[in-house]
This record gives sequence, C-alpha cells and structure tokens, in this order.
Amino acid sequence: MADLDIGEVARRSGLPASTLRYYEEKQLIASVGRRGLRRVFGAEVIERLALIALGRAAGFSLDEIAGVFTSEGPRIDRRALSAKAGELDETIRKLTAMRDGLRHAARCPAPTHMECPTFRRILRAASSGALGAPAEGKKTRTAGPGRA
Amino acid sequence: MADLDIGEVARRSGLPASTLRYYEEKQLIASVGRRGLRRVFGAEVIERLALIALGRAAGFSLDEIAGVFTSEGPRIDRRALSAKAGELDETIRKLTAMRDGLRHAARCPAPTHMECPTFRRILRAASSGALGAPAEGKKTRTAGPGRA
DNA sequence: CTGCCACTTCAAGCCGACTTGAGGTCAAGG
DNA sequence: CCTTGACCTCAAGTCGGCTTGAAGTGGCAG
Repeated sequence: MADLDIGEVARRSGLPASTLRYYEEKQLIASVGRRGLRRVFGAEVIERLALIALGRAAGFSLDEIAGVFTSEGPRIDRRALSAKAGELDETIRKLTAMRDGLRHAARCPAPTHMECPTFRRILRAASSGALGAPAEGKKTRTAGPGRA
Repeated sequence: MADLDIGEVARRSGLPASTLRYYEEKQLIASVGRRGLRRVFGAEVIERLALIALGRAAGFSLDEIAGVFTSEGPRIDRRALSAKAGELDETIRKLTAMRDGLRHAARCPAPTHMECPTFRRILRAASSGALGAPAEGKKTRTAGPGRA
C-alpha cells in the first residue's frame, strides 16, 4: 500500500495531477518508478508535498524549495527560515500600516479624501514606494477540493 | 508649468514612461492632449499616480483601481476600502502565524523538523490550505534598467 | 536648416506557477 | 477479446503587469 498512483496522490494531497507532474518535472518530487507508463509514488511523497505547501505559504518560490531538498532528506536551513521570518515581519508591518490607513479612509469624514491629512500621508508613503508592491493579490485558487 | 511631458511625469512619479503609457492605455490616467505626437499631461496626473500606487500597495488590481476613477474625480468607495482592510487583516493573520512557525522551526532543537510537534502542526496547516498561498513574492522592482 | 534624441506606435516577450488540449498508451474489468 | 478511462507526453495557453525592440516622427537647440 506504499505505492500510490498519481490519482491517489492527487486525492490525498488535494493537488491536481497536472501539478504533481509539474512538480516532478521541477524536481520537487520524484516517483519511485513506473508501472507501465504510469508513475508510482512512494507514500513519503505526501509529506514532501506538505513541506512544499508550507514553503509556498511562507513565500518561498518553487526553485527555492527545490534547493531545500538538495541532497538527501529535507535539509532545512535555519538561517533561511529566520531570513524569511524577517521578510514576513517587514511585509506584515507594511500591510498593517496599509490596513490602518484603509480603515481610516473608510470612515474619514473629510468630504474628499484629498482633504484628509491621514490619507495624504499614506498617499505620500505609497508614491514614495515605501509600501512596496502588492503583498497580497492571492486568488486562493486551487481552492483545494478541500480535503481540509 | 502645468504641462508635463511624459519624461517629466516619469521623473516626478518614479515610474518608467512605458508604465505611464500602459496606464493610459488601461484608462488609469489620461493626457490632456498632445504637442505634436507627444503626450502632454496635466499636473494632477501626479496625484493620480500616487493614488494608483496606493491602491496597488493595498492589493487592488489595476482593473479595480480603474473602477475607482469611473466617472469624475476619484470617487472612493468606502465599503471597498473596508473590505480590503478585512482582507488585509486575514492576510496579516496568516503571515503572522507563518512567521511564528518559521521562527520556531529556526530555533527548534529537534534533530529533524519532522520530530517537532510544532513543525508538524504548521505542516498540517499548510497542506490543508489553511495558510493560503504566497502572500509576499514582491520583487521590489527598481530592478528595471535602473532609471531610478 | 539640420541633426539629435526624446518621444511615438505596435507587437511581442517575460516571469511564475500552473492549466489545457490534442493525440497516444495500456492495465484491468466485463 | 475488447472497451474503457485513467494515465501518459509535449506544446501551447493563461494571467497580471509591465518591459523591450524595431521602426518612425517631430520639437527645438545650434
């Protein structure tokens, strides 16, 4: 029962088979062999996919994640984690400022936002680039057929 | 002096001319006319670009931002702002959880992360999709042929 | 008047992470 | 034995937000 075909892995991971093939192509996962044409995966691929999902959620690109699996067993670089945590902190800071600004703008009584000092302040921050680029944008796609 | 050519707008806004043309094409900004072939912008375009930058930083797509400018003068929809603020809250929540998880993983003493209960908990959260997708990813562009 | 060069247009390219479609293979159930 | 349909491959498409390149134009300093 340690052998899973791609459909089974798809079911268990919540990822479409096309994504699994794509991940294999990108060396993020590997099949243990083939049965005829068909890929056969070992059960451990499930945990690996979870790790990949984690990395993605943390903001690592697929290439960065692939690097984590370099040699044998996921060798997770603690410094990379700290660095990423730091980046997240920065992002959180910006998003928080943004959110507060939006909240203010939403209930600000000034007839037009341009007359509101707070709004103008955020505006300046935005145009100076201090607020970085879109940090969200997510479409919560893949809306995992919730195997939640 | 209210008339700016595209190069001047680029200088003042920090955006490349190509982006300004693109924004005009997408109806996010408009020139007040032409001098020969060349676009002539009114000074108010600068404030509008700031507004656009703000919207982008808040996570609105260009199309959404274009909607804000529908009729006359930026008519900002307070409900949209609140909604966006709510989205940001959710994003911040996830990122914060993620950051804490990363921090823990970075200093967790378990020989391999798989033996750490905290790590496994985050892992489950990630694979269940509860952590949404990459919320960061920005490239702090400036990366351009630096005309900064 | 001339040359320069900032401007113009339009089409195509790029990045990341996948998805989609056409056309093919093959293991197992009826 | 034959059908079925889950799997396969490879190429191309998608989405957002721009950038890049080729080819052309024309305002203005000298």
